Amino acid sequence: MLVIDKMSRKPIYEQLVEGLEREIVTGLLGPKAQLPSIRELSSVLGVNPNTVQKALGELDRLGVVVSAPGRGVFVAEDAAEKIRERMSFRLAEIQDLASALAKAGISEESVLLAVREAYRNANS
Amino acid sequence: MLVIDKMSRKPIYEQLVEGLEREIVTGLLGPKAQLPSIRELSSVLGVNPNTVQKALGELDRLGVVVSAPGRGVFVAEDAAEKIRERMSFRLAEIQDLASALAKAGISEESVLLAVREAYRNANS
DNA sequence: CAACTGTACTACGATACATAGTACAGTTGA
DNA sequence: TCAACTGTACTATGTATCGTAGTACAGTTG
Repeated sequence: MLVIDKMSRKPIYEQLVEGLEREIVTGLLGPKAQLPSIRELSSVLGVNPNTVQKALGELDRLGVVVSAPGRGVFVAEDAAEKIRERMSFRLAEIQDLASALAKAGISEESVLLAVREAYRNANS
Repeated sequence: MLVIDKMSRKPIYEQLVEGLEREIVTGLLGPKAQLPSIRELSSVLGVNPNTVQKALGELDRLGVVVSAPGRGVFVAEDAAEKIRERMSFRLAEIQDLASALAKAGISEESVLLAVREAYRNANS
């Protein structure tokens, strides 16, 4: 489940965004599903409501989620596609990292191996 | 050459550390080579001397560089090895990213392709 | 109408980052 | 010897981000 690491360098609201995206993309939260309320997410995760609000606001801005004031927050029908589209830019991050490793003399094989292992473990 | 992007999310001193490491690992700065002085690096790169000092202090702490007060800063003899050792942990970063892409439904092939391309372009 | 929903504020504290300026001690070469 | 360089160590200031706390308000629902 969604776990928040308050000690991480990554801001909590970013962890929330990525965590919720992961739950959506894995089908744990289907299209049109209602998310727990901001106040509930806040208390369950031990995070300030404002921080949750910021994360949900971001997801709303991205079209991953639809806010209905007074009713709740719901997963957008095309949420998974929206997320997938945006994921592509992470390929560039991987490429940058791989480039750095290449210039540092790390073998291409070890990097390819790492990627394959990540995909092997992705179904667990 | 070493370029600093002041608009980047990555702190300037980190960019300096990585940039200098890259110059060392590519042989542009050989073992025992003297680095430009802090004040010169500062003026050339348009960065505050304290920021350069912080980056060089980090490299010194890592054993990549040796400071000689009054004389200058020099590339450690085993700098390249030190850097390579430390690079391994970046494999974990790649693995994390790949894992996220895997769960988002991005094909393994596209990730492997990105890595291969990075290595193909590494010699340019 | 009570109890929920999202939303929008202000305020405060902590931290990281960068810059500015000053000072001091060691080294070097003229 | 001394001027000009070197790294180092401070203090101070400003800015931005992040997280938390608290309050308020309007829409929705049973």
